[in-house]
Amino acid sequence: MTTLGYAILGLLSREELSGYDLTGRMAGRVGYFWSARHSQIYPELARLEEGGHVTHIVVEQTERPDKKVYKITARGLDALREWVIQPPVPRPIRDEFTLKAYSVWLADKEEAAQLYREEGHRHEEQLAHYEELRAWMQGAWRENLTSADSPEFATYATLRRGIGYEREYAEWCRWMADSIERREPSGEREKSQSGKNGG
Amino acid sequence: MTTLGYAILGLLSREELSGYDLTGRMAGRVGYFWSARHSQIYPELARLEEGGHVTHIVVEQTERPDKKVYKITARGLDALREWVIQPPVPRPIRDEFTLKAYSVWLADKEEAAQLYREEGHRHEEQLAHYEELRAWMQGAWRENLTSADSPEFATYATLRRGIGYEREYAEWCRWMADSIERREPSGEREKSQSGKNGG
DNA sequence: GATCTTTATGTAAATCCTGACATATGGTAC
DNA sequence: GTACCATATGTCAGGATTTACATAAAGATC
Repeated sequence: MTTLGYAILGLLSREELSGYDLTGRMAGRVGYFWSARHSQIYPELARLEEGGHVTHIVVEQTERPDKKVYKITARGLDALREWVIQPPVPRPIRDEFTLKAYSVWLADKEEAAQLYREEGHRHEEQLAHYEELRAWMQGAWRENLTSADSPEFATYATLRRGIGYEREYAEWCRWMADSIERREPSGEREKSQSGKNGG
Repeated sequence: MTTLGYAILGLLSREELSGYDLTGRMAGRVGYFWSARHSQIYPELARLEEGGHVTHIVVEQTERPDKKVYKITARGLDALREWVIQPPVPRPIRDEFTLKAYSVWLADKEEAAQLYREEGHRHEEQLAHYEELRAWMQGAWRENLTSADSPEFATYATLRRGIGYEREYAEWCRWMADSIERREPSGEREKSQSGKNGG
């Protein structure tokens, strides 16, 4: 079973969805840390069905094409539950932008500083979007957010990760731009950068 | 030209290396945010040479097999310089562990809490390793670290990113474990989590 | 003498993923 | 009526990446 398979099962464990619906979800929600195009999703659904992890029914629609609505099976839910608590297989992080930083010494300083300012802004925008979602979730799901066995908690958890990721990235971009421009790096939460775990 | 090609050029812009040397470097240094196996590196070197971005000479060795030492060309350096200041093509982040969090509500709480504690420890260990490197760099490269046109600065920059990434990840894992165990989340730098950019 | 490790360079099969191609329904805009 | 858009489901070619296969020199260990 592939990671994409589990990503799909993760969505189907919450609601019944068509391949088209799944394609939409894979560009949002889960999609913050996993994504796939429909060209990958449809074949994967066929494989999942072959393996008995999902089933589908055809739903006829007026005013739009018929669709196949997929449902997770008991077997699929078992597989998902098992996968969730397996320690991750170590996979390398791939980040082309950070890789570029490794060769930034070759670049024109003005152009480089601008590049990091712009990338920083992109991460700040993403962060702002996540923060809005967080505010909405805290309003709408107040009770559920503290119970770790609710899907709402799980959704909130991945969002938390997204927020931390984007904030850290934006901060680093600011530090890069400031350093390249030979300014005192801004923000100066540099205390937490000194010494392992702040010690 | 592929990202791997630029990763290799980034290393060759600093020193002449064999395919074997590059394989080692791709598991460290740059490798924190990009990596490749030798089976990918050797064919890529051939492609880079075909494109005139690198050249090689055969160095005969006693006591070990001969090797091909690669050198970046002016053309290769130009290509690298151009790539470095190009805004990144948006690529999705893939993180299987965070994806698991999306389905954590299905898991046994004790098992889940332990999973996040352990993963947190792994990131803390990586962080400690990075902090050691940082301390060493600050001692050995004191002068160079402030000049953005030195390779030392660029190395330090990617390390900074690694430190921020691991610290944030470790913190999130702690928060996850605490939340699953229904404790008051530890660390409580939660102030910075409230409101966009702390506002 | 056999096996293991490090250095050193390659190839091949399989999988993962993207981007393009392909088709069909029905509504809206021009 | 023509073009475009959202819905809906698929296939296919190619590139990126991993795992395994393959070879070879020389030293260390048993």
